[in-house]
Amino acid sequence: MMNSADNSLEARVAWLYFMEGMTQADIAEKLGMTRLRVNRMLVEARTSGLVSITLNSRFATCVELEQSLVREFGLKDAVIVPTPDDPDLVPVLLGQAAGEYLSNLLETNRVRGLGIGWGATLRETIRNMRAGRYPELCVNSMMGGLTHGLELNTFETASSLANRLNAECQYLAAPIYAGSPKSRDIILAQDVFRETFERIAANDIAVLSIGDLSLRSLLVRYGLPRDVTTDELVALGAVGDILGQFYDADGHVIDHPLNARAIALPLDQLSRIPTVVLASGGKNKTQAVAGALKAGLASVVICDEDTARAACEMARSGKASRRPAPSQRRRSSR
Amino acid sequence: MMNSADNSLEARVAWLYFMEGMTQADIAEKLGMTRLRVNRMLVEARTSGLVSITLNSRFATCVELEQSLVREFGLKDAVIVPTPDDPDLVPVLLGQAAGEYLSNLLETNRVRGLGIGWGATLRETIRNMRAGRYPELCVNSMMGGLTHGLELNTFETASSLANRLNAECQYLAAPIYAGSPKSRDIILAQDVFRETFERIAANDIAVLSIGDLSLRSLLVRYGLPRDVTTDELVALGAVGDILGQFYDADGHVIDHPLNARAIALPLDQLSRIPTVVLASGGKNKTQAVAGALKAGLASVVICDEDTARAACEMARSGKASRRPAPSQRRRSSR
DNA sequence: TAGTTTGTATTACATTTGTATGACACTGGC
DNA sequence: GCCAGTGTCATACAAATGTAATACAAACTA
Repeated sequence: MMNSADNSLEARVAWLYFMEGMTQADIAEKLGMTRLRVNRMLVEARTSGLVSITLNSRFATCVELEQSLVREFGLKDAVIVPTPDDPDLVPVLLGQAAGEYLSNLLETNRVRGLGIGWGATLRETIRNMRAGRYPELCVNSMMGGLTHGLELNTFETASSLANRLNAECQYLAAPIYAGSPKSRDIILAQDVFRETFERIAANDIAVLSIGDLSLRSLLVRYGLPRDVTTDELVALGAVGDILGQFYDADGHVIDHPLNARAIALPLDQLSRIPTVVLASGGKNKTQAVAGALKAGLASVVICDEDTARAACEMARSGKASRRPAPSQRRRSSR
Repeated sequence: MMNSADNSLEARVAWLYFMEGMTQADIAEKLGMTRLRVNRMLVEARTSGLVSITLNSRFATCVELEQSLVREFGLKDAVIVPTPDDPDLVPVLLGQAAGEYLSNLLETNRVRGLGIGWGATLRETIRNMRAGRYPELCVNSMMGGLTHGLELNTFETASSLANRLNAECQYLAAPIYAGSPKSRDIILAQDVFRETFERIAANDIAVLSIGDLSLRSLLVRYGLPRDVTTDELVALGAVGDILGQFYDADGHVIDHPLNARAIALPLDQLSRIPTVVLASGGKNKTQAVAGALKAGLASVVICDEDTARAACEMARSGKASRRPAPSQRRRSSR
């Protein structure tokens, strides 16, 4: 799909346009092609992350929020970007920030194992990472893949990152959910998976995102087994998921068999990984982010401003006590 | 001239345009200003280096050339950018590359002293460096300043960089050339200069560029004392200058009193500085770059492709003349 | 072989952008 | 007070860009 000659021409066009400031028509003439083609290549160059535009300036309010997040929740680091008017842009902007952050992390630290999750934000993240050569690095998927639908899968996520970094790649070649907890245990007991899981647990960095329970969630739409509905999960207090495991407003994994069916690194083992980067944002994920913050699931949080502020507030207020309000079984507030 | 409110608005506009992809007219409406004003702020944002555009791809021919430069001339590193059609763009493009390179260098190494030269390329370089906080860093000017003409001076160069990096700044508060060698020695013997020069010689990094002897050279046009002509220098074999000191095709400082009048770090002391980054390009500087390469004045070269190729050829052919065992500074900092 | 897909060329058009113009208000100096 | 200098606004217009409709050629499929 994207061979090197193609890419080289694209780079050439992008160079002439962005660096030398030539006009699209001039480039077309110089290179002997249509202006339209130049135009499309430029669009492609931007969406594929061949060119990246960065601002050398931070917004004061965001910097401030980052600092209070780090302080209050014992994070290693936080990156907050301004919330865009268009909610659809959130993953794109988070991806830019996360990509930049991770690229710097990789360039300044010797990283041997990088585990990655799955989702729209992470796809954007990968698009925005600088290409490089990391022959010693092993990129691996920390969760199983979808069995149907959707071109965006965990396998593709891991391999496209590994590809961009010229790194090794290891897949978790299994579905994301087994048919039952018992079946999950049987699968994981097979020796082909032992080594894989050992490597996953030994990663230096985990790059994950959070899913919510709305219909916007890819996991909800394409990943949930047919025999599980979001209602059951919500009834048990679920506000979001990480690596396919659903947790409540306090960040505790809820007591539902689905969690025991997930083929992924268990959330309670996440803390063993030195650096857990959590990139997620958007209004619909406020509660989920708050839960993750409260439970200390992340060591680095990348989020948009409004969501981070609301989640911070939420996690802060309820930090001391958890109150399930007498007989409230209805699905929690929206 | 550029207060923080102004800058913050500019950042906001740039964010909305480049990150959120809003149209200039929409931004104007949203922020309650004219489209014209938005347009001008965007131009300003780009020229001031607030936004920077980078390509995540390298041209194969350039990478190759970099490698052979490193190998043949014992460099630590080299960065080659494609030569643009418009020669006026060379400093801009070199500045982009050099700015990116230096930013990475600063972010990955603890640097305490950074000395800087003077010129159009270096101004562009500074524009393209990422802002940051380096309270432990001292930026200093490695040469005296012009006494007349031209807004671009060594003082401004050093201070604008220090400003961008939130670092200390130390000037070399002296003219670039004294009236005579003797006068130079007298000036340098004053204790106010001793400390300054010690610090300059103890820098971890020097960021310099090369001047040639054409009328394009700022030093020739504005910096040379009235009693010295380029003809005399050329007659002695001069092909270019570094820090105001002219050298010949072999990179040897020529025997002209002007060199003994320069108030700057002497070129023969340059080798004490662990990392000397030389950013220069353009056809008119081919010989000068060749000389610097041959004499091993630089440890990192940033140049455009055509010039580097020609200079490489030139330096290679006449290399037999002098080049003992390369016990160059090779200590890698990585 | 005929149809189908895919990518490109051609053309046309709407939108966005860059830039020039004259009018107006504000400023500081005389 | 006047005046030059500066910056902004409103308007206009030319250049550049994004997008769509259609047509053509090569590669692929049945």
